Amino acid sequence: MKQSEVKNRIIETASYLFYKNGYNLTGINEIISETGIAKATLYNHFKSKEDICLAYLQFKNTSFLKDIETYTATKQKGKDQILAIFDFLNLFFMDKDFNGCWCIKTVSEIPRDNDRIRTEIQSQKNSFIQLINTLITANLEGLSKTQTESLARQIYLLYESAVGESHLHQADWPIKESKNLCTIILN
Amino acid sequence: MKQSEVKNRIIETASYLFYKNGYNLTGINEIISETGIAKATLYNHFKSKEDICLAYLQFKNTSFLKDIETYTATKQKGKDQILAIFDFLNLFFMDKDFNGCWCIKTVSEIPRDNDRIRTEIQSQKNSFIQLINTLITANLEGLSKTQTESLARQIYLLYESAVGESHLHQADWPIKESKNLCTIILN
DNA sequence: TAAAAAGCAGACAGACCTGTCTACTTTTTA
DNA sequence: TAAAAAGTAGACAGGTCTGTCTGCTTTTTA
Repeated sequence: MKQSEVKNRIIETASYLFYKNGYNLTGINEIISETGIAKATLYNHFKSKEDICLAYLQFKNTSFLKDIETYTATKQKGKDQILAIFDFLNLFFMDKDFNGCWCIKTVSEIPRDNDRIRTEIQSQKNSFIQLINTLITANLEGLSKTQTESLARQIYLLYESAVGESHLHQADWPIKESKNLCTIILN
Repeated sequence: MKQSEVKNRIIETASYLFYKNGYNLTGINEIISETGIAKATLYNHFKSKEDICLAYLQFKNTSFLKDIETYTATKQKGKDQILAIFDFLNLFFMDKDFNGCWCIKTVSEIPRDNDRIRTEIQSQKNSFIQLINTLITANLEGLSKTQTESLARQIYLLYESAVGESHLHQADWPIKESKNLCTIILN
């Protein structure tokens, strides 16, 4: 097996476990036994558990941005393409492995002063706001830069609560209500 | 010291530590040394750490519901009284001890199958939705029961993302944008 | 084909954790 | 005022955790 393949398998396994059971409740021993590698091998690829955490966050975010961009691109241009992010979320919600937002989960588990992880998470959220911004620019006309930015943030807020609350209540009404609200502000 | 006073001091200390540093990262030893009591005393009042967690959640929620009800009651009747929940949140946000939503934090830390804590948290959120529902009924006329319930859920979603995102970004724009959005749907 | 790199299993150090227990002292209550 | 209740300090059991290290084997590379 190529070296990079081992590393990828570690990231995939760790991501699955971190997301499912939480960062602090997932041990290094569980990661190695699930990946089927030796402990020394893991520490050959990652300096510490925190480094694996960062790789996990990046892995999740990269997949997410790619998938949501692909999904929205399949929709008709216009408001539908913006609203599609809630349909995307609905698919995500129905997945058996859905467990809410990995950023919120992780930020709740790390000490307050862990700037490395906190910075990564903030930057991921800013990328997502940027993605929404781009969606708006491509699909709505006649908005100023300031208006677009404000709208992007509002849609972002709706999306985030839809993720968190659908998970907490284990129901899809937060996604529906968020999408409804989004429809209103797009008019 | 009265027995109930000791119990209250345990709850207050544990709440402070759980909220600040997280549930899993706060040990029983830290709670007892901070409270200034013996370990046997703590276990005389609580069967387990999980029981302290439930008391913490209830303590936070009781204070929150009382405080937000008191705060909104000081505002003029009408839409302002509903929008006041975002002003209340802004005060909460500016507090040096602000650390986001205790429910989301806790739910992120416990195992998936802990129904005792999960149920408590869902019930707290439902109480809050009910509070918003009551606020709407008292301050807006001409809405059907269904319309009121839908509006309450939407305002709830806005409030929740305002809490979570102001904490994550360590900025107040999520509170401002959520309030703006709330103003729109109240018209 | 030989050296270097990467893998393996698992022991170990050192630190944490929760919850129990002992032995003793202070406070409350009847 | 005596019994009961509640407090004290802290040892201990039995488990967890991360990260290091040893000794050996397999794979890759030059």
